[in-house]
Amino acid sequence: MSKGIRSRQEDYSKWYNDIVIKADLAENSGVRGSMVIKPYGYAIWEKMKEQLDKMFKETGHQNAYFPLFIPKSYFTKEASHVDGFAKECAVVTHYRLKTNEKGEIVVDENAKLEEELIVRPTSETIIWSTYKKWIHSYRDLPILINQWANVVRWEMRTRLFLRTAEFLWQEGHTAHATAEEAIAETKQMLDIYAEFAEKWMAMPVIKGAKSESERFAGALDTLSIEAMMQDGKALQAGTSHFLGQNFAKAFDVKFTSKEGNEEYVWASSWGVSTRLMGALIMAHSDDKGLVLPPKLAPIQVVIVPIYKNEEQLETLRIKVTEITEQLKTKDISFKFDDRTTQRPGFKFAEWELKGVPVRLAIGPRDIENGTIELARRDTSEKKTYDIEGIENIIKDLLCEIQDNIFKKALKFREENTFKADTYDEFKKIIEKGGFVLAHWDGTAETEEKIQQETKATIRNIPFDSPEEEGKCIVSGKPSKKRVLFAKAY
RNA sequence: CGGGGCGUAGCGCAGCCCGGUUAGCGCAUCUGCUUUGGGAGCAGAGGGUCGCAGGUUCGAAUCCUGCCGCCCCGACCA
Repeated sequence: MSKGIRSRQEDYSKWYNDIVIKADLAENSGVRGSMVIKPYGYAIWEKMKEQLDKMFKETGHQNAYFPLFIPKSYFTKEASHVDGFAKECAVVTHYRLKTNEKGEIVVDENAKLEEELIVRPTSETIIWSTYKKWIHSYRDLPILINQWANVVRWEMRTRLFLRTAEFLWQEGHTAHATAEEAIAETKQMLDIYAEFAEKWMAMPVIKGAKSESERFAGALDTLSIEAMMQDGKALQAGTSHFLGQNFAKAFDVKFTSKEGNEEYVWASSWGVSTRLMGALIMAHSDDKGLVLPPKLAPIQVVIVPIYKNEEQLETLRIKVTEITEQLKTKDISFKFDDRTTQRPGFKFAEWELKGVPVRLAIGPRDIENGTIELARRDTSEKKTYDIEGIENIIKDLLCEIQDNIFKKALKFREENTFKADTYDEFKKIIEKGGFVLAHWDGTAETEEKIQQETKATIRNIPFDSPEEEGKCIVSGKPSKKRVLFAKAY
């Protein structure tokens, strides 16, 4: 067991917290429920951002930026949207401070805003109020815009990365001439999220549609990707919504079609957030610390020199430079940890804690033999190789690690996914932890009852769930498809 | 919003019940020497409005009152 990290078995949520803190990803700030994302954590987020941004642009989207503040009147235009968010909004009511008689700085009551401003919990309303000005004809469509931003949701209970009052995310908001096109966009973006989760985060996900009661406030259909964490709970890793004409109607956004008819615009919105950081941590990490997939690791290879004196360190420096030159040619990111203030054992432990996929250790012994010791983070395996050609070995190994941690996560999910045909069976599995595929009668009442009694919710109705005749585990009414249940974050 | 807990050095805590030397301990920090192939050892040093405001008392980290903040459990969570 690593110093300072509690084990997963001992206390899963403390283990998670310890990793976030000790791996230097983020920490709590002086602001309730809001975190400071530290450089190493932010570097991982930047990697995610970079790749997602690329994928968005490859599918024709452009970035733009809309205001942080939303006038209350905009916010209240779409009824179900308000219902969904009203209870967790930060509201700006004044625009000035003053010094009172006691010399304290207080809000100036005379500086009350005519109309309160909502700090965006999501941007549909401000964006659709803008789209009204941009869209007049079918020639103006589609609009394919993404925004990288921060949003605020005043959550009751917060957890680093998983649920914070302020978080970073991207939100795509698209406008289309037809329902079919908007639906296709909604699906396309879910596919992009799934591809990102599986190929980059090495985290298998289940694509599906949310039940009606779990839909986004204002959406006709909400699609999600759901991932299994190591405690068997589900984490919603991304959502893509088909908004129909709800926002177009609320903001009166119409266009003239080719045929000359005036029609409301069709919409989609989709987003992933810094919550993905939480998912990444909980999907792969172990009791020694973080385990990062090579494709998202800010540092893919760390090199630790082992030496007795300055002279030896100098010799190592020269050799290491030769190696790093080779790594550069293969586009491998690295760090030469030549700190003289820490000893090798400390460095080994620290880089394991930080999840660096590959570690090289080189000392006088290796210089003599022309070798280097290589350790991989995912399996803890150590092997000595010839320095000559090490860059090729590492290049291949990084791919292998990426692949291995995905397979490991997939295997874990498969081993913890079950079918239940009776409610008793269902309860037992949920109690233990894991995903359950079960028949459901499609009613909100049954869903509610299951949640009340077991704390499990319908995560989604998986797209790849085969059609089969069955009976709802609670009501016994007929059902055509199994849906995915789990306790969730 | 209900239930519980906590606030003492950068971090983690003891001391409080039962008021009384100069408020301790571990980690971290700094200095020196020895070390360096899996989280170093020894010696020394620095660091405190005891959450805030009142009160009781000869005397308050300790007792009383009020306030503030944070954490955990529950309810809530597109």
